[in-house]
Amino acid sequence: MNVMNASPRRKELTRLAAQLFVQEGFDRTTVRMLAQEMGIKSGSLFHHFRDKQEILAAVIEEGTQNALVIAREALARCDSSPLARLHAMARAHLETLLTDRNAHVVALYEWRRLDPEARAHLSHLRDAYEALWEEVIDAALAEGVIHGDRFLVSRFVMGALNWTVRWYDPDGPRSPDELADELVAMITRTAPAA
Amino acid sequence: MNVMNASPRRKELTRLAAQLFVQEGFDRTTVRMLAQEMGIKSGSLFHHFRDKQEILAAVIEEGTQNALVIAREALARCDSSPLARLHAMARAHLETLLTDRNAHVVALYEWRRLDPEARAHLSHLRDAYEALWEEVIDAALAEGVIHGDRFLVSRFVMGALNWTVRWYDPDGPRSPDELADELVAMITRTAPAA
DNA sequence: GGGTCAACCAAGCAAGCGCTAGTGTGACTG
DNA sequence: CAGTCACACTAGCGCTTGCTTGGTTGACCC
Repeated sequence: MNVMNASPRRKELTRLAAQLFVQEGFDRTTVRMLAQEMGIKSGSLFHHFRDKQEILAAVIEEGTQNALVIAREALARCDSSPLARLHAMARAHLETLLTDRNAHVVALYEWRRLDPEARAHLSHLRDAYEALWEEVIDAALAEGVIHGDRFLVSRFVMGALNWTVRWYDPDGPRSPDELADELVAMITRTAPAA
Repeated sequence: MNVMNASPRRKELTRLAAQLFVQEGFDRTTVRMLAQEMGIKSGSLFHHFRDKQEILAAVIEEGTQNALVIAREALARCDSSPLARLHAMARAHLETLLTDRNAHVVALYEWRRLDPEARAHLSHLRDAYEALWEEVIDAALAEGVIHGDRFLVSRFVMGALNWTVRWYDPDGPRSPDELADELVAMITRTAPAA
């Protein structure tokens, strides 16, 4: 058994688990597959994690934590113009989503598999992240950079961005930043890119 | 055993399966759960479907087929103005997504669980549907109703729309049509709604 | 140099899984 | 009224699942 510590070993295992969860999905990933990927036997897994659920929670927590940090840094780094902040936020979102991809795909698509306690705990993290978005969107609305219903706009934008993990090809011609800029251009009525 | 017919019994079973797949996810839905929901024993299930995979394929085929029909009707019903067609398509998409919700959530989130043959077969259906979208978006781009990269715009729009299944509350204040109109307004640079 | 501790292993249990085999119906059909 | 058919049942096989148990190893510590 083990406390909920963040030993380096555990961090590494979490990273590997994220990869497998993305490849196979949480339910199809067996503890034996996880163990093999980690170079240990299945029983040893339960020294690091109480049960399979806890591995999932660790993956999602890690990913969301990172997203928060990156978004906050990006916001801190840019001036207070609503348009600039919108750009920064979109870029940060895609950067996280497409570089630290695994953890985020898991967070987006395996959320339902969390047990109620883990979900409650992680909800707070997610809410904190979404609060950043709403703040930026509120400012953009207030200044007339974008228009529409506050709630709907943020949902639509999040949808468009999160959906990228389903089709984006990192080896393709477009960088995450280009994607972000194109999306912002699409909704801000400024002159089109290109 | 059974051929790939579309007996009414099978259709009803497919509908029930869709509901369970949404509630529990494909992997967590056991054949015994399916059978119980259908009021039969688990063995009897395999009279209607060759295996569990085939149930999934049936659910997705049904849903995509419906989406195609609804979208085509909606397009046929409206004039040839690109903006009108954009509205019609968005409305149709959300109507399908939010009324025939179960089948579509399965199609969106359990696609990976299909075996290669089923996936190949259903890809054609999906491509046909997406072709409708690209056609409408091309026309809107050509007429300057929207701006940006053809590929990116359609992906972003699909993302925003498909994401609705994760937050939309049918008992809430907004109708699917309002959602569709708000999204179109957001990307078309016309005067904002409300 | 005995004690501690994280990390790992071998072995396996109980439960649940998808699916099969063989059989029994009652409703149509020639 | 024999034959066929869709539909359902009982019973269970063979396998995989998450997880447990009891024990071993090697690095560090006073």
